[in-house]
Amino acid sequence: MGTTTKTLPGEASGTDSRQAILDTAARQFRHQGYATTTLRAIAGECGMKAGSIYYHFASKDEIVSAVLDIGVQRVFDAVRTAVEALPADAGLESTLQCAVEAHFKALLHAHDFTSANFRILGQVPEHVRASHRALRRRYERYWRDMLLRLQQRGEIRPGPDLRRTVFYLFGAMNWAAEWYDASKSSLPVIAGELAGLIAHGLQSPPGATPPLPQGKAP
Amino acid sequence: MGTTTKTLPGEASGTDSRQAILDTAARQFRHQGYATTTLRAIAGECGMKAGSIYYHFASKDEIVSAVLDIGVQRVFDAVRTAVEALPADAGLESTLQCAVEAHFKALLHAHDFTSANFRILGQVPEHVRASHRALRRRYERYWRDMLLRLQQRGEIRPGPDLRRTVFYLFGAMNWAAEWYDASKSSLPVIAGELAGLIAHGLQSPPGATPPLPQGKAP
DNA sequence: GTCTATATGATGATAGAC
DNA sequence: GTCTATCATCATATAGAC
Repeated sequence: MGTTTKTLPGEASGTDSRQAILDTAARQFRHQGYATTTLRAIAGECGMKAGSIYYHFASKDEIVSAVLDIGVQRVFDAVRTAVEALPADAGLESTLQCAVEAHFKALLHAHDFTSANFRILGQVPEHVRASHRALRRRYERYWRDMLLRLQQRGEIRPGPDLRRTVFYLFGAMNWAAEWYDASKSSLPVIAGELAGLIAHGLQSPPGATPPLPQGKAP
Repeated sequence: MGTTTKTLPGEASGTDSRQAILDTAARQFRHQGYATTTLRAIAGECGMKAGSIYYHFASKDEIVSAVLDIGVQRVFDAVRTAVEALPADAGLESTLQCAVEAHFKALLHAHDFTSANFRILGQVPEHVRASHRALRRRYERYWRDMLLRLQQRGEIRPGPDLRRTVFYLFGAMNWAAEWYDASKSSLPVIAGELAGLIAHGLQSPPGATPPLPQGKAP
C-alpha cells in the first residue's frame, strides 16, 4: 500500500533518511492531516527518534513544504514529458487523453504526495502555502496554454473561459485520487472516459435513437 | 465574510448557542483543519469558555459530525428542490444547468460547512467518517439516478459510466469552492459554463472555421 | 547521524460551584 | 447554561552525550 518513492532526478537527493522522512511524512499528512501528524510518529516509522528529524530538516514546516512541492512537481513533469512526445498536429481528444492519463498516472503513483497536497493545502501555515503557490500557478498555466493553442487552431469552440476550464478539469482529475479503485477500473479507461467527456460531453450524437422505450427486459 | 447560517427547517433547532457553536466550528474547521481547531477557540468566538461546550455537545467528534452532515444536507436539499421544480420533459442541458447551479449556490452559501466538509473529511476519526458516509452516498446516488433517467430517454450517449461521471462532476463542482471569486464571475455564468461543458464538451461544432490562421492582429 | 532528556506550552475532557 | 478549576496527555523544539 505504501507509495514508497525513490528520489527523482529533479529532487535534491540528500540522504536516505531524508527521503524516508519525506515518504513517511507524505503518507501521514495524507491520512491524518497536518496538525495530527507528529514528528514522533514520522521518526518512529523511519526507525528514528523525534530529535533526529532536526538533523535533516529545520522544522515541521520545512517538511510539509517539501511534500507539497514534490506532489505538484511529479505530476507536472510527467504531463509535460508525455505531451511533448505528442505529434505537433495532435487533435483535441488525443491531446486531452494523453495529458489526462499522464496526470492520473503520476497522481496515483505519487499518491501520498499528491493526495496529501490536495488534503492539507488548506491547513498549512500561510507562509508555507504562499511559497508553494507559484509552482501550482505554473502548472495551471501550462494546461491553460495547452488548451489555448488548441482553441487557436479551431479545435475548441470559442465560448468557455479556459482558465476556469482548467479548474473544472483539475477538480475532476484530482478528486479521482479520493475514489479511484484499481480493482474496479483501469487508469487508461478512466482517462479516456474523462477526456471523451471533456471533448464531446455527455450528449447523444445527433440522430441517435433512444435505447429502450420503457419497461425492463423482453 | 463569515457565512452565518440560521437553522434550517430540517436541522434540529436547539438553542442559539448550539447553532453559534456549529457555525464557528465549521469556519474554524475549514480554515485550520480538524486537529488544530480547539474547543477553547470555538468557545472563545462564541463568547463562552471551553467547558460550556460540553453542555451542548458530548465531544469534539459530535460537533464535527454535525458539521459534516449539515454541509452535505444543505446542498442535497437545494438540488432536490430545484430539480423537482423542473418540467418533466426537461432536456439534458437544462437539467444539468439547473442542478449544477443549485449545487453551486448551496455550496457557496453554506460555504463554511461545505468547504469544511471537503477539507477535513480525510482527517476526522474513522467512526465519524463512517457515520457520515451514508448521507454522501445518498446524494451521489441521487445524481446518478438523474443522469440514468436522461440516458434512458436517449439524451445521454450510452458510453460513459454514470457513477464515475458523477464523481467527475462532483470533483469539478466542489473544487470551485476553493477558487470561486464572486468579483470575477457570477454563479449562473459558471454554472452554465460547466453544464455546457458536460453536455457538449469543448469541441468546436462540426463545420466550424478556425478564428485566425496565425499572427496577432492585422 | 542518532540518541536521551527536558523545557515549555497547549489540548480534550471532567467536576462541581453558581 | 455558563463558569472556574484541574487532570492527564501530548506536542514542537532544544541541548548536549555518544
